[in-house]
Amino acid sequence: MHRWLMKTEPDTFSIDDLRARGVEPWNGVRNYQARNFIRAMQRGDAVMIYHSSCAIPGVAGLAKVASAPYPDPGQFDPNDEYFDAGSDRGNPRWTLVDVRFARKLRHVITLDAIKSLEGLGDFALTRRGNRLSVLPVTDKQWDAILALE
DNA sequence: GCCAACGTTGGC
DNA sequence: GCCAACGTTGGC
Repeated sequence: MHRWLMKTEPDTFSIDDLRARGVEPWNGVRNYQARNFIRAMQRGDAVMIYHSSCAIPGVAGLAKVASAPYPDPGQFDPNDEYFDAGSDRGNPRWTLVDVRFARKLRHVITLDAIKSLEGLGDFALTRRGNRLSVLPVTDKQWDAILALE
């Protein structure tokens, strides 16, 4: 069992949208490092839903991985915004998992507050120039962040 | 809207 | 295989 953080822009798809949907295929990840993390996911893994590119960036809610990893169908659809002409159907390049809403936090745990935590160890979220949209969270990091709720 | 960081592309 | 140009991410 592993723990993860997945970013989303709330203007496009927020924690409230996930709550309304229940389960959502987390499509459109087109970064190899993020994809490799997705491929390491297992059904039942815990996920922090992080709001990025918005007024108050931070962790907004919790979710669970609700499927095994499987090929992202958008990569084969020329009309899809995430279409990838270079992806081979026999060996798909891009992978996704379904994500199931668990709960919305009482308030957003801000990036600012997370940065002020000490002793988190290496954490992709607070690394300089951080751009990864899917990243692992250690138990220690998970607990320290949620203790701020 | 700006811009730093960094991944990707493509010429050589 | 190098690296400049370009595109994207994401905080501010």
